[in-house]
Amino acid sequence: MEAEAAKEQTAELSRHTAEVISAAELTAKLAEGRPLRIKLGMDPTAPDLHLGHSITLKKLRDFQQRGHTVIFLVGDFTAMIGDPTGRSETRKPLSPEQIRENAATYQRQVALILDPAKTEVRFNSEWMSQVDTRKLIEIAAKLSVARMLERDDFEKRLASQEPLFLHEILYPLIQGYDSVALQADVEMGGTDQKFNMLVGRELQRAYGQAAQVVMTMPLLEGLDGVRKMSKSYGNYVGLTDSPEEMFGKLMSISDRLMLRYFELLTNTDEATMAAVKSGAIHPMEAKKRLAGAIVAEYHGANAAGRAREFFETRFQRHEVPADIPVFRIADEMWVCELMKQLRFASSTSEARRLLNQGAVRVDGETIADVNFRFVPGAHKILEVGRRRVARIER
RNA sequence: GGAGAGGUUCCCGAGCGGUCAAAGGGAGCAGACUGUAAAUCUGCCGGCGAUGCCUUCGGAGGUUCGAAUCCUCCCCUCUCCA
Repeated sequence: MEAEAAKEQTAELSRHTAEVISAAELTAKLAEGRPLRIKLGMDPTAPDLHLGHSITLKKLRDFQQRGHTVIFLVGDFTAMIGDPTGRSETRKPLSPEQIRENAATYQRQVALILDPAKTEVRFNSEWMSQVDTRKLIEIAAKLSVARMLERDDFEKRLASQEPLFLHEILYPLIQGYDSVALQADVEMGGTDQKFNMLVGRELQRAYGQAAQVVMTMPLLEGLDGVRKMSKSYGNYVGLTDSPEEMFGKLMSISDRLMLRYFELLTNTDEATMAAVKSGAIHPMEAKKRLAGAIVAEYHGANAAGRAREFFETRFQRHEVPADIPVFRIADEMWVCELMKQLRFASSTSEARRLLNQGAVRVDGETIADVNFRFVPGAHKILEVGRRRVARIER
């Protein structure tokens, strides 16, 4: 490839990234004209991909469309050992079955964005389970302790007298060695992965390979607008969420966050962005467009239209749409029990609380009686809070 | 190996013999307001068909009418010394 073209591609591929280390190296690799090996690592712990992942996945798709190979690396070996972050002591190692299951789910969901034909799926147990102590020490000898402790969260934990375990220090090493084993040309990850990916560069050099280019992608804030989007924080929009769910979740974000989502998740043109920013488009309308655009991406334009319709009916006109989940019960049932079965309440106590707070409506009527019995046929619609609705039939 | 500090409910963090299902804050949920926005106000926030019962304060024993609080042993984390 010509130098000019390579340069241009570098610019295109760098769009919407947080950082590229380094652009010049990427240009050089592109100029070689061969399919590059782009690595993305994932822990097979929480199998639901969400919009936060989509930013990275779409970037990978850009590479695929230019003929490069995406290597989707499942960190099954690391997951078997257990806790990678040190945050939760309780996280138990996953069983091989769980890992296989999660990996399969990942592959299925990744296919929503990536071309499966150009995606190589690998597991790091493939080489890591071969690494014996001697080999591990050999790898560990490539990096100094001081260098390892430079990682900001390690630094912070030491400073705040929180525990830091030896195996945690080993994690960047293993992740870096994965790049060596895969001979990765580029590694992509969230900005929180920067350190680990840089370790990959150092190890590759130590093993006589060309250092991978590191591309960090911006971390998407979750629905709360504060913490990064993550399944464990419950602040995520899953790629497999239903159109209504997606739309509804996106409508609940703050105006501030909306701008960020527009930027990171859509290809909205400059003029529209300006109109959104200035308020020329009413924030609510803007948010509906955002939600619609995202839903359309995963479910198609028709579904997006229906989701918008559903939202407007349900939440703005406070009507009960025809198209709501139907639940069947054979006989009359205590509301608390029914709420539990519908997962509208996590426990009887929770259900009682909701009743007491006036959050429960049957056919539009607020129910305060904790002993209320739901009679299918005579009663039809159960609503709990603003978001939970179901039609109950016999 | 030695000396000290500490482990409390989702998180932070008070409590240090009864009035403790455990202050306060955060998160979360619900109600009001609204654009399912922000801000604000109010309430809830272990479980159980419940004006009572059961399980929680690192673990196991013990003292006591009664323990998150006292004693013993154990486990774990942090700091300093080696």
